[in-house]
Amino acid sequence: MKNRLPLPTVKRLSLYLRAFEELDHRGITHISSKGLSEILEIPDTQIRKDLSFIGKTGRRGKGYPVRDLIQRIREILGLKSYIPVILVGVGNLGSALLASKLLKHRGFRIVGAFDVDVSKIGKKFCDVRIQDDSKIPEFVKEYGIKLAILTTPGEAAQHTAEILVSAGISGILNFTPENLSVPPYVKVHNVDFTIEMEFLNYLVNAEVLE
Amino acid sequence: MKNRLPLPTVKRLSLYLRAFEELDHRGITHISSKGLSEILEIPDTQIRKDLSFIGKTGRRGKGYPVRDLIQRIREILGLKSYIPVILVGVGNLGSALLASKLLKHRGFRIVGAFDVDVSKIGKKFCDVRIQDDSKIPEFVKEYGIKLAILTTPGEAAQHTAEILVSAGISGILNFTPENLSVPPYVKVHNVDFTIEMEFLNYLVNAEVLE
DNA sequence: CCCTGTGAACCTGTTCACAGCG
DNA sequence: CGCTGTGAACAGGTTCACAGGG
Repeated sequence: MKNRLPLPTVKRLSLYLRAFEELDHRGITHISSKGLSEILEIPDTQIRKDLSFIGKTGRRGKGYPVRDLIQRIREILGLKSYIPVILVGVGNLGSALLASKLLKHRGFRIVGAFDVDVSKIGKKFCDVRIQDDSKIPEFVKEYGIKLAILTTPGEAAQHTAEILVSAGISGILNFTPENLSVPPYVKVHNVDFTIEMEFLNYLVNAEVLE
Repeated sequence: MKNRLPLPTVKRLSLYLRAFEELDHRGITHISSKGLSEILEIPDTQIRKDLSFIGKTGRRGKGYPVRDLIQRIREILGLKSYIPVILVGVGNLGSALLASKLLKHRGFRIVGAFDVDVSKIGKKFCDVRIQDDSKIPEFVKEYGIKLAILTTPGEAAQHTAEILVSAGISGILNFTPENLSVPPYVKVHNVDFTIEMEFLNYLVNAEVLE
């Protein structure tokens, strides 16, 4: 796969996927780019361009076949019915993610949870037993885990990331405010709601004084 | 303010702010774009361009004055020592955000929490009393709240958003997977970790089969 | 005629090259 | 000479205009 998709397109494919699943659920078999545009508030021309990247899938005069595209997008995004993931740092946010059905609904299963707090270790939370960080390498290897969710406090983030890297993890979803240093073959994707909040605050203020 | 900043620049300013605060904390008064570049792994030329947007602030041969820039960026982003915010939907994620010190550390104070679950109403969580959704308009007006964090289940999102809009909220940080329909003068910023997870998954897979 | 697919034009943001101040 | 500041070149994505199939 030489021709990478534009990264914004990748994110939109996730949105399309969700919308298609919802439509399929409602028994709708085809939808036009115009129709989808109204649901998602994304320009129809953008939708057509995005979908054209993943192959000629639509039928002129009729729209896009919902079922087919669900399959196609899941394939492109590498989504399977079962993608094992571990979570490190079972604090407030970590617990919330463990309890969330949203990830599970997409095929991501948090199969292991890790923490350094001895008072948590051994307990079960949402059917997942909390283990000590030192168990990470063994667990990752045994279950062939590629992805990790990092929800430790910021101070522990870099150190924990290094454990993950040496355990063989290939992707880290980083919820800490730290800038992780990892080798280039490991992908880090940062999710930082403080920054999103500041961004929203800017949008609201910028609007006023324009 | 006619000339809006590039939005990616706005997000990076948040990162710079954090780094500057950390540097200030460590007693460092000046830093070059090169130095900051190494900390944040953002190209130095990008940093200079971004900082040039907010006014000529650096000193040639010396670097950027840390203290001054903290002030300047906070001003640009509209950050004050106290920005009141409400949170609607005190589930797992809502509770985690209420408990988090990250937002507070940036000046955002969750001063009100709302839910429709009668078993939660009246209880206090992290010093914030949980009230019924019907109290939102009054509360928002009384305290002049502009920003809301939306952490309800998806099904309730649109309806709740409408309550927020009619209460006079100007910005919504939307943690639900729903695409909210709001009037154009209300800003919605979506935070969706399922999409971020799918995005990471794509990055990891795309890397392999390149 | 409705709707997709796509090259071309456009736009926004990033990177480069280098001028110029301390 | 170190480091900022910035116009100019470039790259990546989006939007447009329209060709063409059902």
